[in-house]
Amino acid sequence: MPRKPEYDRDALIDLARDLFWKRGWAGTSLKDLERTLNMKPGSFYAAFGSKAALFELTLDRYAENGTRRLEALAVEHGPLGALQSYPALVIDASSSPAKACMLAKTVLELGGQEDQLAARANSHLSRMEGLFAELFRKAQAASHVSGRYDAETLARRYQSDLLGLRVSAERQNVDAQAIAREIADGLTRLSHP
Amino acid sequence: MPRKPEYDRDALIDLARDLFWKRGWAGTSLKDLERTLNMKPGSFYAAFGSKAALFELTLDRYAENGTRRLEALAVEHGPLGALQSYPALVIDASSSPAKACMLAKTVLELGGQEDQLAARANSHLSRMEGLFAELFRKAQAASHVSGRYDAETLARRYQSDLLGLRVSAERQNVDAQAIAREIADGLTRLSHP
DNA sequence: TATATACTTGAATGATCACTCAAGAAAGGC
DNA sequence: GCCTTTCTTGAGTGATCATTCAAGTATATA
Repeated sequence: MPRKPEYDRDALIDLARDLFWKRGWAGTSLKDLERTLNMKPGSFYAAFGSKAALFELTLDRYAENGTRRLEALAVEHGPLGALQSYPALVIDASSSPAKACMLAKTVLELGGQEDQLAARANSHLSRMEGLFAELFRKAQAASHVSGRYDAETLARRYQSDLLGLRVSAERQNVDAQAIAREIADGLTRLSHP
Repeated sequence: MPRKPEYDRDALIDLARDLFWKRGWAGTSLKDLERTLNMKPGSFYAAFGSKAALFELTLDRYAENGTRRLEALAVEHGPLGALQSYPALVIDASSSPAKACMLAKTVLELGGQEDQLAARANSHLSRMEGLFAELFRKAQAASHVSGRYDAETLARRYQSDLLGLRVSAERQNVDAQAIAREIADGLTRLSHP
């Protein structure tokens, strides 16, 4: 009996994520969203409720996408291979609106005022770190990484290195791919005592 | 003949820097600045010209302060010792309004739209990297770091690690001091072959 | 003490912010 | 064709944005 919406909700969330990713929370106005999503304010609020609610959706989608890509790498190259190829992949910005991590950008922008969006970004980062740790444990089980390291410690450092890489990739005149290679090389050296 | 201003310009710039550092460019309104600097709009614009002009001043002061602290460390602990103690120092946030680097935050917030404030932050980061390289060269001259490494390459990686550390320090539930220790330990391993 | 020279004040500017809502348009079931 | 239900439209909300400026106040020199 009713009328169907004209938009593809999933595609809209992707568009919004790319916009928020590039310009940040405060840097993205509702007018920007209206233009990019091709929606009038009324439709926007009927569909998403608020700017913050949509941002939350994009944060979740961003994180889910990241884990999905890493898990795909693990299937293809094994746990250590995935951890080694992920850095280069993540700053290869063809098709990606920014090189820095959207979760990190959110924490930096909103973390100071204890915003709940920052808290959510933070928890996504922690889940990511957990996935890194799991891959390190699997690499240890396969004897590709020495057992004398603590997987959580390795994951914490790997996450930090990745965040640094992705900030560096946002700078001008920095060869971020070279840094990505160094991070991958560093993991190779974990194989033996 | 004239009347003297009631404010201490230097102190005001410090206050503004701390506010911008914590909340970022868009997150800091003129009302915030008026409150923190205890100035009415007229005085503010007479003194600084615009929000952007003041931000530029705070960016310069932030960068100058960073190089000064690192150079002081070098005098006290030598080039390698300075590079090793800098990471822990920089995330020891007692007295500092945020742990992440203000220059990095600015690049992340404004880098996408080719803002000139982001460009200035970027060039400050490059100057910092140059100082890191100089310290690595001195450490090599003193045989504390092996000569088979390229100082610029070491500096680029060090800068990236530092940026990652400082983003990590902004997160919840992350032992950033542990990461700082790992970075310092990593430098020790550069001494031989 | 008079005057020139700042500096300080705060109301007002137009623009933009996120958001609301009443009215109209489209699609199903009868 | 009619009615119900949902979606779309876009003008309008009050708040806040950075900025301006005319009027008032204080100081130093003459």
